[in-house]
Amino acid sequence: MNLRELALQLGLSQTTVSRALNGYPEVSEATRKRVRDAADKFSYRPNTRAKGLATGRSMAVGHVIPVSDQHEMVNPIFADVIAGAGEAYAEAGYDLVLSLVGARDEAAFYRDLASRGTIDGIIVHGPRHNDPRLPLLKEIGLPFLVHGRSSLADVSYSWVDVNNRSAFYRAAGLLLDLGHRRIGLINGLAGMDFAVRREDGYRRALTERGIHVDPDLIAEGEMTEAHGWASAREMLSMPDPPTAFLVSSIISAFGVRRAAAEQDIALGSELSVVVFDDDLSYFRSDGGVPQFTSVRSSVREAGRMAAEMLLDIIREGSDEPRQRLLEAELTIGRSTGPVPTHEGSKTTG
Amino acid sequence: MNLRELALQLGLSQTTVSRALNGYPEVSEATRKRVRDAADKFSYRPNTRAKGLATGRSMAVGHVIPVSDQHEMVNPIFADVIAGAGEAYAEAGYDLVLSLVGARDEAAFYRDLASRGTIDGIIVHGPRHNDPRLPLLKEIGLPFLVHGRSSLADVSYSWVDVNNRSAFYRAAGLLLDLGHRRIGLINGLAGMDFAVRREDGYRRALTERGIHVDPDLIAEGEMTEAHGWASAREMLSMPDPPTAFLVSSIISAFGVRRAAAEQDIALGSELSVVVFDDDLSYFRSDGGVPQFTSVRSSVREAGRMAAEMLLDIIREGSDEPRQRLLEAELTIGRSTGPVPTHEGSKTTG
DNA sequence: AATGGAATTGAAAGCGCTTTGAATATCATG
DNA sequence: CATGATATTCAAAGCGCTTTCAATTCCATT
Repeated sequence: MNLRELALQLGLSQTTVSRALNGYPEVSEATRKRVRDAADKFSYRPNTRAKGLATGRSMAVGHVIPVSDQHEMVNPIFADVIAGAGEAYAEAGYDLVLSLVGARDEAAFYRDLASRGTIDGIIVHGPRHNDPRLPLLKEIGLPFLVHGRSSLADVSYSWVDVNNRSAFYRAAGLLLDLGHRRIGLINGLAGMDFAVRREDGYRRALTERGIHVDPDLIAEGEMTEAHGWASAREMLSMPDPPTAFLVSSIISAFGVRRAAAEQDIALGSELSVVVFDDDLSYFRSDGGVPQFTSVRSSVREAGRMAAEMLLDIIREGSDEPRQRLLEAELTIGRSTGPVPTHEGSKTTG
Repeated sequence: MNLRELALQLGLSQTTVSRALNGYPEVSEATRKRVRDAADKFSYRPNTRAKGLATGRSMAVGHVIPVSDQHEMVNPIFADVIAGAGEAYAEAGYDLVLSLVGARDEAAFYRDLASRGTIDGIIVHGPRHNDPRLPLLKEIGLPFLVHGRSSLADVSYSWVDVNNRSAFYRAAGLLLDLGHRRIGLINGLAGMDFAVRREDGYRRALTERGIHVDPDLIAEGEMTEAHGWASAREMLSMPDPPTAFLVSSIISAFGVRRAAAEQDIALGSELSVVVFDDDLSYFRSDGGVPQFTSVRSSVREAGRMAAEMLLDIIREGSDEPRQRLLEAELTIGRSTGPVPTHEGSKTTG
């Protein structure tokens, strides 16, 4: 059933039927009702493509997930970000077009997407420190919004981000207050903007208290369980091991917990851990004192905001950038405690 | 730059240009080259919507992720499934339209998707035991393929699935061979088809060896870390606790590991664990003897297969169903061992 | 009854592409 | 040199919608 057939059924012109369904004012309430009822009865849905062709809008938003050519990994946080964004799209009647693209051919891909007119706007995921995608998108002229930020990129653009620097500054501060002086940082992939900012916050907190930043206590990598495990294991076997860790992801934190368990080191007393918690649904602690002390910010909420802001931008057509900085919430869990005294220290093995 | 303008530039008709670019044979090689070069030069990309309107195909595939109304959770395995599928689409020039839909209004949603013509086919995720979506989609007439299966659904349909029953049958068999008699099953959400099949396999293995299936040793729920932890904790505090667990997800297995650690129970010796490992990229053990003994099957590979099969179905237009059953790989890791003898048992707390 | 404005409705063009059916150019052949 | 086959090219219709501009209807006024 298409518009022509429906109009025929009703003995009306396509014009009137179209107007009635799209809520134009110049159609009488009587006919509008008649049209709506008929549309319901025949369960008529306007063809997306035809509508898009006529209006010039596609009513779709693109999400581009960068896939690092080396590891080909997909970070599970994207699932939650997209779930949040999806809610916004569903409410607004937009579709979500998802693409996973290797960094190699990203530029061409964005140009394609824009000139084929598949989408009306785009959400950029996983921005790197000085991300070439932003000037590119600016040049292409496609409305976009970044989940995260890209320092050094000297273009103005819209973004939603959590205050990573302050989150790690505060988290480090907490550990310092507890007396920790050797604090390991198990961070995300070098070059990712969030990782750079987190390290910044960590460094600032230490430096402000006159503590030397030991490069051996900083690990970077894809935030897998194995990465957390390997990094913690290595640092814990140093002659002067850290008494605390700052971990960029709850998934890596599981690995840290495993490393600690293997060496019979008790979390919370012998070793403190603060994690950055994206509040992923599958890793939420339900009720009670949480497992891990954390700086938490729901990535799903961020996804929702990002989508809503992008839709605003698309609708208003204005190009003045919008930005939203979220503050993470510092929650004390069971994984932190005062630095262990020397007599309390134990032999490993 | 659109087709008309390009044709104008070339002094050719739209017809010829269109044919040249789409590889029709009735265009001379000389003009084809001329057209291709010009298209390159002006970086012309045909408008998706116009093309779709003209051809009747949208060159897009839908993925519908069911969001349970109660928990609003998004399983991280979807990220990997979709990554796999995404590869296939990228190669074939298809777009991927992602929707997250609450079970409540799913029927309406599918009908919409079909009649609006947004997509040419659909991948069904997370099928339940007797999933109403399958007959519905059959009725609608939209090509679809299920990742997983739905027993009892008395329609024939295409699917890609891992042999869950055999995987758990074998996993349970392994534990039984090791002398375990009290084996806990920490399964996925009741009603999900995979969970039903896994329980089947577990039951069959036990029953065949004349072992009573204790309903108290079966836990079901969303496969979170917390679920694994809570279920293991509860079972381990039973008067006659299990000496081994079969766990439906590596994420829940982390929770099991936590519960064991809390009670100072050593994995592999005092407690055995076999997990179903979807080979998620963020939870892969890299090299060496894996953490967990597992039955493993890459969900990403499955996603890729699902996409490829659906594209075949769409292209061929035949409606005879295709099916692909994958066998999981049983890999011995460090989490399993012979059942502990009684003298070796320890006091808890 | 004639008039003009407001309220409704409709015909037709256009969005950018594919594809049918017709037209033209090219060429080997008798 | 005409002829028919073959290789190329093109004009125009059509995909299903929106939207401009024009037409019609309806009323309150004069």
